[in-house]
Amino acid sequence: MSTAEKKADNFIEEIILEDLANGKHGGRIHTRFPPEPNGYLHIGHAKAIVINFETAKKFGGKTNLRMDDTNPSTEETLYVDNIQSDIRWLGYEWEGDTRYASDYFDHLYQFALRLIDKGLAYVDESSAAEIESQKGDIGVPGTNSPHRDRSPAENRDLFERMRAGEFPDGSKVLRAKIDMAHPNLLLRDPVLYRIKHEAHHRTGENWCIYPLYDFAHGQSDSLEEITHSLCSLEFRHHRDLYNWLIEALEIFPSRQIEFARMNVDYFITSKRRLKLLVDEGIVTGWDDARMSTLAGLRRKGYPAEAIRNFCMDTGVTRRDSQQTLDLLEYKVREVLNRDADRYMAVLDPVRLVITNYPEGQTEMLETENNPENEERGTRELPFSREIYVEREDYRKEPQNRKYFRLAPEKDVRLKSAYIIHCEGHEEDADGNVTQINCTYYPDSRSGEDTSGVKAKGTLHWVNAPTAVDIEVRMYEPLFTDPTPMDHEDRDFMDFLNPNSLQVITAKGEPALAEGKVGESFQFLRKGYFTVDPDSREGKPVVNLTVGLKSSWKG
RNA sequence: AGACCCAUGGUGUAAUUGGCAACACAACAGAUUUUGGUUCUGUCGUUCAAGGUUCGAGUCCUUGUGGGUCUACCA
Repeated sequence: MSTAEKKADNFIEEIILEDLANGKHGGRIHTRFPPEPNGYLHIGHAKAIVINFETAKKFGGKTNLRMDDTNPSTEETLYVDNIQSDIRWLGYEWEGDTRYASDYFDHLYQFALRLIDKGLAYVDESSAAEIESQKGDIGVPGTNSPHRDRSPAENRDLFERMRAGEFPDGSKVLRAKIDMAHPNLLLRDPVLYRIKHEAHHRTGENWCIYPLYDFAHGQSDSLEEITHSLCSLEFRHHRDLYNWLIEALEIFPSRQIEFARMNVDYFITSKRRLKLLVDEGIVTGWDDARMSTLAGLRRKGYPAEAIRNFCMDTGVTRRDSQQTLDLLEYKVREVLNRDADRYMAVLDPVRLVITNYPEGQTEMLETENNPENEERGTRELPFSREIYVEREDYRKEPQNRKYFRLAPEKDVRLKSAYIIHCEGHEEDADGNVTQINCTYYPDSRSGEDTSGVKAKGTLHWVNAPTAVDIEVRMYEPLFTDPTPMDHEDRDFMDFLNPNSLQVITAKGEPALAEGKVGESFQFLRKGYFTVDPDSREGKPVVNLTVGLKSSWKG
């Protein structure tokens, strides 16, 4: 399909289609993802990444990765590596080398001089507090700085001396000369450069003046000849300045388009607060499986494909959205149902004895690895007189017709094995079930059942003598409220879920002893799980990715 | 208070740009099932309000109402 025949899926693509039709930029589409390397990428960034890369891909364009590193005090090289690997994990490769706004410091400096020479920028020694009060207020015009009308020559001299390091931090700034009465506060002579005698993670001690976001981001877009600069809604007001600078500087006219950020129930996406969770020890790190970071979601077992699908299917709009966890989890199950092999593990084991099965006998039973994908083949399971089943799959009293599990006098199918008849149980002094007793129908073996016995329910089980212990980390959302940040009177920490992590020891079939880190599988009837990096030889550790849906109201 | 942005089922998005409101998730009901999973079927809205333009408005205009953003030498 040629790009001319493509249909717009959202308002950004409509703009692109129009630009393409008008032959703008020779039909070239170039986007960029511009993270600040001062933290880990989270689910919100995933949305921006997907929009930028997928939009460009759809129209045969390219996407740059650019570190927005104009503030030497907050940015670190450590984050650069994590950002790059997270983007690759999500499934995207950017055009050429990773770019850095700091690579353009020389250009930016020249741009500043150009503005000064045109009489569109001036050096101001007003203090931060003075500049703030000059700003005026919403609906109230500001006042001109007393230094606003210096000559270009004087400004140039002062700015060059700023760059040369003659002045201390905070003593002077470079400001654009626009309009102190502008309704958009951002255009009331915004600060373009500040003095910071600080080493930068890439340029070292080369600079003691650093550009601010508004004098770096748009200019970097222009230098890279980005055609469509996609960003989130809160930058709407910056667009006026973005465009003013393009005109004043007479540089490549990138176009900024804003879309709404994506919020997801039970997830927070504030770098500061995410860091707080780590620093306070509420989670084990940035990659804790309860975190909204890509590192956390990956560790929890969320497939990159599911995250991509989620970001794409939730659309691109200009209105704030609050996505449900339901949809994200649906996307995760959708991928895992197709890809994850099935295994049996009992999370809350209770011993079940098949009293008429020969003692000391073990037989091997065949079972399919993935009913959704025959190519995954089969494997063998050991079966004997003593097995483990889920405690919750047993009721002490006989149950009604709608109950398909174990209870006295009930018949139940053991997955890929036999149908058993429940006789009853044994219990301790406190009434806890210590053992379930059953008999089996020898002629009901899976695949060759001639018993004629009908069992409505099928249970998962694990052969007791060969069971392996598995550490299972069961997760719930980190917060008890879907939008913990939306309470004016309460702190988000008030909503921490005390049950967000529960560690249990499960009994698993032998094959589970050798799972590889990051491998996902389904524990039959329970959910999807993935092998955690904390696993050690013979001591598997597994994370709950997402539970299976259940329509049973037991 | 000024400027700007937004408003479609419980939730999130569509609607050939003015022509019978569609899809997904959730929920509920049923069918299939050796996972109470998967799959399949059905049920659940006249588009924030009022006025206007028009043969015809979710779409255009006006006025409201509600929500959001903006006054860092952060990005």
